[in-house]
Amino acid sequence: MGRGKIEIKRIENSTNRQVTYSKRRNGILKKAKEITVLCDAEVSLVIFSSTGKMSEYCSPSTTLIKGLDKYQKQSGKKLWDAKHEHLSNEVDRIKKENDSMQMELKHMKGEDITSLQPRELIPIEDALTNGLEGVRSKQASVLMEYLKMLQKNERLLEEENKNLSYILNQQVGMDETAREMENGYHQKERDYSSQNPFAFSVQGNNK
Amino acid sequence: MGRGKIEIKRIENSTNRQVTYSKRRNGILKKAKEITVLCDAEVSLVIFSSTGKMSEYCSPSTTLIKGLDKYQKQSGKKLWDAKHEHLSNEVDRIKKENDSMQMELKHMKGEDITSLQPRELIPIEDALTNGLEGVRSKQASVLMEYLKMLQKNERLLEEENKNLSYILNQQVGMDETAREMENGYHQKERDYSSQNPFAFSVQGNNK
DNA sequence: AACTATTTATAACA
DNA sequence: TTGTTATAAATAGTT
Repeated sequence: MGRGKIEIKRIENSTNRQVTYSKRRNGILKKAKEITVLCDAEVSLVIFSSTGKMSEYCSPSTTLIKGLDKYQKQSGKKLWDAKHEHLSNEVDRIKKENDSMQMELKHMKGEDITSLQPRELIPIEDALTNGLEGVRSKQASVLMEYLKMLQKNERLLEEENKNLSYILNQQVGMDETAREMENGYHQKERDYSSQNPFAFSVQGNNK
Repeated sequence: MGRGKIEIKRIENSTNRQVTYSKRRNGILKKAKEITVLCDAEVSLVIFSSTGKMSEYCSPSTTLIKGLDKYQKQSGKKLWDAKHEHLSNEVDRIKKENDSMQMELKHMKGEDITSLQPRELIPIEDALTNGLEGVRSKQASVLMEYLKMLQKNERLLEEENKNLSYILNQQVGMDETAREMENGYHQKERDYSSQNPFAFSVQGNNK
C-alpha cells in the first residue's frame, strides 16, 4: 500500500527502515486501539524497534499484568517464577476455601439446599440447632444478668429509701417532707430503660 | 476501509462484532509479522476476543519473557514486582473476606458469641431460625416422597400378591403351593432399606 | 468463506 | 522528521 508494492523482507536502507518502522508502528497501535473498541477485545502489545526504542499498548479495560496472567493460564506457559507460582497457588487455595465456606453459609441460611441429599441435611440441622441453642443460652444469660441488676438496683433503692425516710423523720413539719419528696428523691431516680439490654427487641424482632 | 465508513465504537451486533474481530485480528497479526521482518523489530502481542479466545504473536528472535524483561528494564515499570504486589494484595483481600466469613460461620455455630452485643445476636438468631426452617421443610418434603414411594410399593406388592394367588389357585396340590411360596415369592420381595432416604439417621444423629 | 466498493495505510517522494 | 499523494492493502457490507 503505497506508491509501489514492496516485498516483505528486511529493509536494508537504515533510514528507510526507521521511517517505515515509525509509520507502521503507529498503524499497528491504531489498529490495536480500534479492535479494542470495536470488538470489545483485550490487547497487550509491546514493540521494540531495531534501535531498542519501545512502544506499548494495553487495552484500558485491563492491565498488562492481568492480560499476561490470562495469557499464562490459557497458554500454560509459565511467565512467572516459583515465588509467584507459590502466591498464585495460595490465591487459588484460599479462593477454594472461600467458595466452600460461602456454600456452607448458604446452606446454613437455607439457600441452595434443594440439591442436597437427605443425609447431608442432618449435620446442617445439627449445626443450626447447636447455633440456635448457643445464641439463646447467651441471650438467657444476658437476661439473667439483667435480672440480677434489677434486683441489686432494687436493694439499693430500698436502702436509699430507708435512709431518706430516716432523714425525713428528723425534719419538722409534714409540708417540708412533701417538698423533699418532690425534688430530691426524683433527682436520684434510676433510669432503667437506658441500661436495658433488651431495648433493641422493640426494633429488632419486628419482621 | 470497506463498503462504508464505520465509527470507532463498540459494534453492538454480536455476529458482526465477531466477524470484524476475526478479520481485524488477522490484520493486526499480519502487520505485526510484517514490521518484524521489514524493520527488524521485536513484537510481543496478546489479544483476547470478547468471548475469551486468545491469539498471540511473538517475533521469532525473542520470547514473550525476554520481551517483557526488556520492557521492564526500559519502562522502569516493574512487572515482576508489580505482579507480586498484585498477587499479595489479592491474597490479603481474599483472606479478609475469608476471616469475616469464618467469623460469621462461627457465630452461626454458636462459637465466639460471648463477645457479641445482645442486639448483634438477633440477626444471627433470625438467620438460624430461617435456616433451620428451610432444612426441616426440605426434610419434610423428602419424608413425603418416601411415604409416597412406600404407598406405591405397597400397591404394587398387593397387586403382585393377587396375581400370585391367582396362579397358585390354578396349580394342583397344596404342597406345590407351599413350595411356590417359599421360592418364587421371596425372589420378588422389595428391599425397603436400600431405598430408605433416612438410612443415614441411624449413624447421623448419634452424638 | 468469497466478493467488491470503499476506506485506510503507507511507499515513495518532496 | 513531517506532509503529500499515488497506490497497495485492509476491510464493511453483501452474497
